[in-house]
Amino acid sequence: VTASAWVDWAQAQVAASGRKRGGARHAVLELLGAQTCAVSALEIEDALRQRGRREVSRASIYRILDELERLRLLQRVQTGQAMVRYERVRDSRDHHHHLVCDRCGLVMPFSDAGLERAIDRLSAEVPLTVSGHEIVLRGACRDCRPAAGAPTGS
Amino acid sequence: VTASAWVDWAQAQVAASGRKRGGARHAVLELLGAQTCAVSALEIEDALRQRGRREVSRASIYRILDELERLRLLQRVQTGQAMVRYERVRDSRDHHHHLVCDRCGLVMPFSDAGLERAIDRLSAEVPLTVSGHEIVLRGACRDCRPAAGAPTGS
DNA sequence: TTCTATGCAAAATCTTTGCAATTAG
DNA sequence: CTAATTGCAAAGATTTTGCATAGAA
Repeated sequence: VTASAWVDWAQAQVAASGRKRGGARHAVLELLGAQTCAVSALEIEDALRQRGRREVSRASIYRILDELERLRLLQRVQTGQAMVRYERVRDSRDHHHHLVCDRCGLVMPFSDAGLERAIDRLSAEVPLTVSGHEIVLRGACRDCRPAAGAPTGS
Repeated sequence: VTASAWVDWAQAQVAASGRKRGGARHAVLELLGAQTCAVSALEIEDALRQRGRREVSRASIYRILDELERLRLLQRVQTGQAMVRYERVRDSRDHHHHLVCDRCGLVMPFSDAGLERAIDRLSAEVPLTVSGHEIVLRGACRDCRPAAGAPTGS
């Protein structure tokens, strides 16, 4: 429900910025609107391909993501996985960060009010006019956890 | 002082893992030990070249960084700048995170006990066996700040 | 000697750009 | 018609790998 609302809003923002409607962008927006967490350009390409839709060229995907980021419709998410992920900009109620499994690459969202408070307090103290923040907790997800036994105990 | 201690420790760890001593790795370790914050592979390459030392090949730098990360001597730092940065693993007293200027790319360290407490508390609650975390505050540094006037006030 | 470390160059990955053809307004 | 949009292919940037040589134990 929120997803399609976001897509509509995004379409409106794009139109308002003086752009025309295009099939590739539409497909990308639809896909992004349906995501629950951050995705990369290549994941988008794969997803669109699997949906059997008309092909959307990789270059277009990158251009569109860049454009949507500049329009503040998307935000970049660095998960430490050698490629950029994007997700739609959320309002403060949906603000969240990410858990990343180092083994399987799974990315999950999480949020915590206490953490945000600490960040806000801190933002006023650092020698930087803070415009945003990003937090990633890394570790082993439930499926990957059993793999204990790090060869450390010598 | 702490820097060279780290280099010694790292050399010992490398040796303990059954590796031989090599000039390239030694040069990279020395360089890393002297850094106050995270650096990228290409920055290391440049720095070594400028030091007039014998050339260290780019491939070796990547291999060495990867090896040192697996040995937990280095940790990856994602600053959202399209390349990976590394810095030496520090003890808890030196644990810190990063401020990144979106304009000039400056990276600065910062730390905050309250933030760490929030992270620790949280780590116990998420569906992930947390092994580490990363926090980046983005914004404009002092030199880049004057560029106010965001076109928001409509 | 034997196995590791390194350099060089080619390959792989992710991303960006140039250009011509297509399409929306 | 005019300008934005898209696809394709080539170019860029960063990182990885294959292989032969040099070096440590």
